[in-house]
Amino acid sequence: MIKDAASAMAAPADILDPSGGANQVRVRAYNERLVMSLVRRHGSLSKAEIARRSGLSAQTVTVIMRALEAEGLLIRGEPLRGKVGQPSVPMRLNPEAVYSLGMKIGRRSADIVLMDFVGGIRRQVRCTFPYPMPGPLLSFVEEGLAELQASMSPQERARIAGFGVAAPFELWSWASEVGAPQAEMDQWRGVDLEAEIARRVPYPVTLQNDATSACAAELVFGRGPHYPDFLYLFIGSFIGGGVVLNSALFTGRTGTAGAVGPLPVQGRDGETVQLLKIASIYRLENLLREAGIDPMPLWYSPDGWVDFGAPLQLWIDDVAAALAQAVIASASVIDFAAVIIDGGFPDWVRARVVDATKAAVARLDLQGVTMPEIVEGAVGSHARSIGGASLPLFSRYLPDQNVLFKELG
Amino acid sequence: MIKDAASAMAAPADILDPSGGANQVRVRAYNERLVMSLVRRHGSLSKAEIARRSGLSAQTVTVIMRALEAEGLLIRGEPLRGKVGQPSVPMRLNPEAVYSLGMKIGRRSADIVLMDFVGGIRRQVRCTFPYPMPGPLLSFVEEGLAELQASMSPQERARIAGFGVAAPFELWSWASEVGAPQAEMDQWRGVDLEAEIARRVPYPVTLQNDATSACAAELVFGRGPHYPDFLYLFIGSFIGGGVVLNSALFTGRTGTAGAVGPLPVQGRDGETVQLLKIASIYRLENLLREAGIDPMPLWYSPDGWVDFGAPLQLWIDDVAAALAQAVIASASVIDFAAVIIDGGFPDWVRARVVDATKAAVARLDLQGVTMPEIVEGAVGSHARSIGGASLPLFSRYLPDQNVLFKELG
DNA sequence: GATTAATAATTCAATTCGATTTATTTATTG
DNA sequence: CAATAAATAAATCGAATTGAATTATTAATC
Repeated sequence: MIKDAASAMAAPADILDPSGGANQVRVRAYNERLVMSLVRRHGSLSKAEIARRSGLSAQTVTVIMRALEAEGLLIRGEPLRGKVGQPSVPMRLNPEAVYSLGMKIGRRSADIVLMDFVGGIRRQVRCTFPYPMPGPLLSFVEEGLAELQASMSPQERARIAGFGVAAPFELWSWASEVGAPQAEMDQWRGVDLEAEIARRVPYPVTLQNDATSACAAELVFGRGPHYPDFLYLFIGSFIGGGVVLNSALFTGRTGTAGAVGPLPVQGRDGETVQLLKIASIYRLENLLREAGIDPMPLWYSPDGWVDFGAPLQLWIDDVAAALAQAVIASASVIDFAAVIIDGGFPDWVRARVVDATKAAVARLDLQGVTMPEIVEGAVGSHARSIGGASLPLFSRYLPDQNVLFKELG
Repeated sequence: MIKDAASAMAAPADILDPSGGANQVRVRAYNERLVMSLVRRHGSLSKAEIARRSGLSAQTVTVIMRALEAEGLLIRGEPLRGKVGQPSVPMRLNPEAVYSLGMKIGRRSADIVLMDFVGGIRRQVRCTFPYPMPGPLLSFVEEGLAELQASMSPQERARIAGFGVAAPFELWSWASEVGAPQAEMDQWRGVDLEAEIARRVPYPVTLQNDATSACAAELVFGRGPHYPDFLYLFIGSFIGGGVVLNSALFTGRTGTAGAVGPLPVQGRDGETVQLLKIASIYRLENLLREAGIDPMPLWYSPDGWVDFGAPLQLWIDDVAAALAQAVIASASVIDFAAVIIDGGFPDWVRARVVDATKAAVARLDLQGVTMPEIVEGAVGSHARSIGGASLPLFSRYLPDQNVLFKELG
């Protein structure tokens, strides 16, 4: 005996057990979600097609889809004729089957949206503020929710799956950058936002980081289906992001996976700074102000942007150089198939940021790096509120491998 | 209707479907692996304990464990008395139930080890060379395997689960660093190493990156059970690594997850270089040579190292400064619970590298970073060959959530 | 010290439930 | 009409669960 690897085995006390066992009930729940996600991704699919794509037997798929149709989640389309054999019946999601509410809390505004089962935004309410405060925000939850509910029939209201909230980490930080009095922002410290909202909303409430939520939206409704894994970056007031692995959202142990803000990068002058100092709309605001340009159009709406000229180009170049370093760093840890970039700006800005980032990456040392594809997000500046609204879908309808395992503890 | 997220939905053609459906047979296979991994992690556990930890019913656990005992994989220990109720029967892995073979291919030597079911290294053969070449290496596979087999009874040989190979990516690269003629190294380009070994070995052959394999060893036999996720770094001839997420090895789409070698870091003079230029034993070799010290003891055996004084300290400081940057960068992408550092050096060097890395991290800007714990690996310099031998265990006995899903395509 | 209650581990038997297998029907092309 | 493909009904299979019973032990009480 030369060496015993088992002798390194630790004391039982602090060992962390993996997730729990599986059983049939959970298999069924998982397979139902899988079937729905296949229909969702392809728009519409026949039972036979689902059987082929899932590897499940045709009979199993028949039983599952019949149940989903009976629940009203799936609806049958016109039988497709013109091929050998019995005509196939394409099945698609019933857009009216499930509604969900999504809220985005930003540093200048908050939105609540009503989304249908296929990602259509049916209604939206918004409020703006110089900086977010707990009291007014919770009032907005009550009033906004009431307004959205008023537009729905009782039958429709009964089909609301939940209320998802997309908010930045530590809202009270960055007070100075937001231009808010620190004393006011400190009011946030005592607030359990999820609990306070849950007290005011008669649906299941889910709170998630805003950029992670946007990533979720991109996964379901955007470019997600094209890549098995990707890093998602959303440039808002500050930069944030999310991680998708094996076609599923990976939030990480503390929920901060993809929160690339603190990533160290080298700035224009070679100094090392955190990514969020460069890739943020606040920085653009400051650049505009220095150039004597009114920055307020930045905040009204992404569609209110105009081409601000040189300061905008400077900002894009700096952002791209920083993002390029973030791309390389993340690709050295996880071999992402793609990095998807989006933000609270118009599509034409996004296109320029992505192009500049591609160019900046090409200037770096790529030897040995498994380079991800760098692509624009397809969801756009509303990704955070759409992502918020998709959170209830994740917990109830979208495939999550944890559905298979028992929750422990 | 304000905006339709679903309109971003792509054409069906290039959509990537998630993994397939699940069924009972797979549930059983998964639960069996889960039970075994619980026993493995805790050394020995009673059926009731397993039921509690897995969330499975006592009866289910009874059935599964009875079957595993009948297969000879589990053996019952002495009933534990002294507590209220029927004495519990601790069950543990039968070390002789399964053997596996592991091979490590390095740039100066290759090892083949015979490992038992609990990670004990029963036997080891080694060959050394100035640089690795396909012909001699494959001869070593044949001769080494024959030697190891000769030490086993036919019954034991029948219980060999497989042959796992841990080899660096692109063995033919870095010829100049290895001090090998480029023409000779180019011989590797045409070689399908896995296939060539499979032709010479009568067991299932698995090929995996060497650092990823070492990570696997750390996951099963080292500090892995203490952390739900971690980044693993192994400093050998060059640096490599692996990623563990949700207590499972994550190799990534291309198998290069955790391959941090190309990560850009700032060196001593502020210049940006790839991590592998700094964190490598080759660099230490060069430093020793410059200082007029014979570097050959580096390569004979990790136990052959002596304290080389100033050049070693310089190397450790540089490595630590670079690793610290890699730690921050990776923590900004995934909120790892830990970064585990090991390498092809003695334990006392590992301790100094880890301590220096902790100190270097503390000198960086940590605002907003979810800092992982930085810890020493518990497996040590043999991690790669032990990891190689653990590869067959992963494919046959260790829990892998993919066991639940149908393979598609 | 003997008796009884409580507790815990284990297992048997019956039940449930979902996926698979097998066979059949339906619809269409060539 | 033969071949093909989709859809599904009925029967079967396999694994987990449920509920009850068994066994072995400690703790409390007489």
